Amino acid sequence: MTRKSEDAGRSTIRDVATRAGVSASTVSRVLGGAYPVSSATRTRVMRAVRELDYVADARAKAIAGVGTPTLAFVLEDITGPSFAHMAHGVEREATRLGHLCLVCSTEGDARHELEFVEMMRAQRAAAVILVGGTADTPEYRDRTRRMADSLASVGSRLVLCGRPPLGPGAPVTVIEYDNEGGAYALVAHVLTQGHRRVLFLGGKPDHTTAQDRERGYLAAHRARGIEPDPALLLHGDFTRDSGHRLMRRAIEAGLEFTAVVAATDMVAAGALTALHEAGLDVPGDISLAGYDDIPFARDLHPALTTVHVPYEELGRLAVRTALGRTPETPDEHLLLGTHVVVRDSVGPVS
Amino acid sequence: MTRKSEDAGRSTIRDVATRAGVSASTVSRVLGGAYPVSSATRTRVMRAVRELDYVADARAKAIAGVGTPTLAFVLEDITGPSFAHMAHGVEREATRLGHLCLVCSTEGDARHELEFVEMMRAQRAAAVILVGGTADTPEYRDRTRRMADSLASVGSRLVLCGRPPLGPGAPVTVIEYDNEGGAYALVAHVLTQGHRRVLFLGGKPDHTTAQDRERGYLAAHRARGIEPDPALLLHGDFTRDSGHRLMRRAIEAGLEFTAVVAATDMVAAGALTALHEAGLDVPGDISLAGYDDIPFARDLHPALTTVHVPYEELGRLAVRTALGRTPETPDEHLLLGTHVVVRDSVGPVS
DNA sequence: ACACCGGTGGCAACCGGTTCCCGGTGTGCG
DNA sequence: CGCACACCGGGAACCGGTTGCCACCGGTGT
Repeated sequence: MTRKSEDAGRSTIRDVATRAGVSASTVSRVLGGAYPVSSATRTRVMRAVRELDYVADARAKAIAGVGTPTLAFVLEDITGPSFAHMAHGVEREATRLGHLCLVCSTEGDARHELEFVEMMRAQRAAAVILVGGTADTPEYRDRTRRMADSLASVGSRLVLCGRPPLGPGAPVTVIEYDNEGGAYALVAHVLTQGHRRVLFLGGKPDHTTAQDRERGYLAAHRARGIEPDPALLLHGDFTRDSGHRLMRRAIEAGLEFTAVVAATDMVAAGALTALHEAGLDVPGDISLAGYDDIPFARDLHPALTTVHVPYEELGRLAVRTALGRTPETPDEHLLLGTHVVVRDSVGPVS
Repeated sequence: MTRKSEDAGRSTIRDVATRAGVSASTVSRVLGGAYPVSSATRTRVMRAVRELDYVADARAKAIAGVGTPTLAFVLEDITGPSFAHMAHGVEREATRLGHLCLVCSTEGDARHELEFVEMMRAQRAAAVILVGGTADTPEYRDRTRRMADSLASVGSRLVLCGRPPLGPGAPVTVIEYDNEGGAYALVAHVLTQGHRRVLFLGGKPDHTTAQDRERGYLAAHRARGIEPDPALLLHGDFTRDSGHRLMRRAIEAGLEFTAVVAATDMVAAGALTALHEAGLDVPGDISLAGYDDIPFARDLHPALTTVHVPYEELGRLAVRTALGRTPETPDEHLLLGTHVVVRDSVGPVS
């Protein structure tokens, strides 16, 4: 009955100690490094460790105050390209800084969000990052404020990433990017091409990201003395299906417009397909612009004019500012810039 | 000097006990639920909990054996749409089953993968899921086998998701999807349209996913008695840029072909753009097909014919089989089917 | 030869929980 | 009125680590 290695693993530091003929403290010290241990002892301990294939239990270390810190991020759906890029930035920076990284999709449900934050509080996560816009209601501010406080009470930090800030005094770090400014620049570009009736394919009416972009749309019009026609403001959500549906309906309804600005590239993609299905040429008949500059934007035909958002950088910055702060650091509020990238999908009005 | 709530939080179960005038065990019991506690005591304890805004430390619970189990998944880059969908499936199913979910991007570096697995072993994760193809070398099998064993020794399970199985006897669960079969069906569809010279835009030459799809490509040819021209097999990686570059080069080199099959939709997207740039019509001049059926495939113009892979289901299944097993369960190896979805990008040969 | 000293390593307390085991009530019934 | 038995709650051990404190070791200086 030879059995390879000692039974099943799951060995504790005491097993190692016994096998090496020393005490648990000595093992801990050998493994910990910064303590004088005679080289003979060290060798014996290391051999026992190897033979048992021992790894210290990270949870036990954590509770003893010497663990790998952990960081959580919460988003609606990792499947959305811009979320994915933020997530990627967060994850990279977190592991670079030696943190573990937890994810949670809320599927847009605020209850899930709350539950998850509570779990993270129990985990004593160093920070939890909420990414993505939301409805900015008093209820939102209140709920989020409460999350921030409860996290702060266990020493974790709440970070809002691309999400509306709370009032002053909330223990929160917020990193945003300029939705209104980006939309303003984009729509200005479209108007410069001579378009006067530009359809806006928005997101959920109460979603801050959607609202901000819509605000930019309006501001760009007014800056040129054009009063936008409310009939040109359509609402849906941020999916390609929404863009497709909205666009088809607008065409069927005989709405008049020479250009379309979509709230996201996904929406634009759906809209483009609907345009094609209707036999319309882009940008010959209709110009089209998106928002987000997801990698695919350049593979649409025509390549999509859009506004670039530094999503990955956003994620990285979020963790860096969240972790690099001391209790005395003032709460931060960063706003990243965006810029429009001109491709082929918007042309002069015909 | 009134201070709101008791100082900073970070309260322990003993703080709660003191405040409620009971012992820590009692607090644990009322919080735990399944133990008879008088309602008076329960009320006092609950009040103390509320006043202190107490949440039990999850790490401490974990070490005591009653924690939220944790599950990890490791992928190359969350930014790739198919990875994102798998990740989504994994995450959803894991939280549905009450697990925490850790994420790690390896950026394709096997060292990172190893480090991460080691961390997860320390975390005593219930399972770690490795997703995505890789080079199937003896070194890979050996390394992976070792990871599997070392995870098994602390009671966690290794799951390979869309990644080549190890030899028999390794404590591993593997869930794959049929790359070869899918490619076979897809290429058969293309050949049925009369194409005889179909270019294959592959991935890394030693990457299993790429290889399997290539194998399907070859098999479909041979099944019709066509000996494929090796010059039509190009290699790159799975990015849109790779597809773009390869396609452009093939055109510039004057390679003859009437159809293109790309190893992924991303590659196809890049290729499509290159085709357009060269003034070629799809599918009028050249037919094009992809693989993966990412949501965007239908928004390319023409809508991309591709093969659908149930990525999200794959992820869900991976966690379900990984978690739903007892030590006696035999190691599983599941193979999910795929099917081609016909859209507009492949037509009859001109 | 003896005191002193620095290098080692063990004991025990602690991190924040859970749970076994036991003893003190209160109540019901004979 | 007394006894047995629920019911309820406290003490202490334990989960798997870390670390402060102290004793013991041998070597060196006088």
